[in-house]
Amino acid sequence: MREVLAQAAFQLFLERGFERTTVDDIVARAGVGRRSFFRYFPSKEDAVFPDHERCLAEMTEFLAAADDDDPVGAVSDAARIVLRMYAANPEFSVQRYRLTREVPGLRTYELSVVRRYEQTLAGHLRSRLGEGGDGALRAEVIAASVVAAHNNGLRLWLRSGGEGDPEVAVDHALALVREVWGRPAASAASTAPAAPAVSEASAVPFAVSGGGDGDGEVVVMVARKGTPMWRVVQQIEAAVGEN
Amino acid sequence: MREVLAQAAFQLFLERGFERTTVDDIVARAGVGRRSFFRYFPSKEDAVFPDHERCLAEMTEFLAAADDDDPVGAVSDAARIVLRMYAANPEFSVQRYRLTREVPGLRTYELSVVRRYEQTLAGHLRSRLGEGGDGALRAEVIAASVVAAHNNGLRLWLRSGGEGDPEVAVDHALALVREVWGRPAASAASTAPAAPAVSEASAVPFAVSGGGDGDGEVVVMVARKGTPMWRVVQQIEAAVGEN
DNA sequence: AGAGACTATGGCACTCAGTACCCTCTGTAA
DNA sequence: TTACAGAGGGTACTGAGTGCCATAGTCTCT
Repeated sequence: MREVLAQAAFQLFLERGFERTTVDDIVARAGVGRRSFFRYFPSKEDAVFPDHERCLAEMTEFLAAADDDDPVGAVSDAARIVLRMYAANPEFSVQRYRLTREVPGLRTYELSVVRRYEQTLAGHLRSRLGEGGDGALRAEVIAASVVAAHNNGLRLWLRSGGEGDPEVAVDHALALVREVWGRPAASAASTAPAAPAVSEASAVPFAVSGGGDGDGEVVVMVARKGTPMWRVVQQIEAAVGEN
Repeated sequence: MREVLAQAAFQLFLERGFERTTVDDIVARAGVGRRSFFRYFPSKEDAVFPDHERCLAEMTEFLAAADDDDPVGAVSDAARIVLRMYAANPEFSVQRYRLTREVPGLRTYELSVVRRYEQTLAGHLRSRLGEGGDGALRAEVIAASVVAAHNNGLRLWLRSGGEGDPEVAVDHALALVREVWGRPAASAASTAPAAPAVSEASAVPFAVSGGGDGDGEVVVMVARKGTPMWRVVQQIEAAVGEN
């Protein structure tokens, strides 16, 4: 039943477009009652991505069983699970890609799906990199990098019409990420310079209000380089500010 | 009018929750017609993020005027524009953050906004890194990293209740990204944290660094009267600041 | 001043997604 | 047979978003 609905929906979306297809159209073609549609798909958009829920579960399961000593490799492999789901049905994936490109609502929905993958990856990385210090930060940045790399390779393949093997492009993209992030299993101590520490010496900045005739439009601010920021702001506010 | 509607909407969202507030409730409180709401906000969700459109325009403008020889620095600075928009209204930002956390619809909407920022950054990087080879891939991964780092720092600040200066956390997060990606004018060799690239000029308010060779002593800042303070500070920092 | 144009706003009616509630049908157990 | 459970169907409702038109204020040109 779920399958019947998904297929009827997808056919109609390709024929008339997503927005000009109503749920009534879908259930009419599928020959079922309107209420049944919402029993199987919480929203119209869900019918376009009927397999992501299962894929997400698969990814979670994979990561739970993953080895501990190469978290970046693990999340890269986890991303490949998604890729393989797309590669399993090239023509469907390509058609869906084209559909999704054209319909803002579907793009947004897809974003929320991608976000869930990303959070799953980030959660795994966080647990392996440690919460403290920059662990959470690194986890999120690496997860975002992996997802971006994966999506770049995937889109390349989708735009090409689904010809050939998408794994090569994605492997290449993921290799770039791995090259950059290495294997940060133990090297969580590489610290960045502590504080930006804006400025040092000061010379008095001075501000000149532009036109003298009431509706001056321009403020010219002149200051030495290295002037403390608060000092600059103070001067600017005095000149620009009434608001 | 837009302001009135946004305020009425936000009040009601805080009082009754987003989903239990209808557009009719909003326009009733604002004392305007229902049709007017949709003239100013294409959807109910937009009323929660009334300033992102303008901020996105600022970012685009900033990047268009950005220097060419430090694209990673440029997109990092561009991300700080968003941060300053949040920092300009701490209590509003924190309340909105809490609201957004609780409402799936708003989370999804926010994702689509973040995605537009990310694509703006990626577009800039792509144009500077070159389309060919891995240019596009690098652009997207770096953009995703910058966004993730920015969001990590921002969320830290939001979760803390908006106390203190969010810039420190975000600067730290962005420093991590910069440390990893360096100045990818060339290959992927992991360079040391890049030198602090002083940016020069930009559009609406524009700052001009005095010296030709890096040790210029004077900065001239010109801005229209009424320019938002955070924008001014951002320009000054770009010209005067360390980091 | 007055005609015409343009803009901002309000009001009405409509489509359609999504939900609540209740119905029927069918198969199974007692 | 009744009792029950679970899958599906039907109806009516809420509420977001859109299209169309009417009205009021403003600006311009004559």
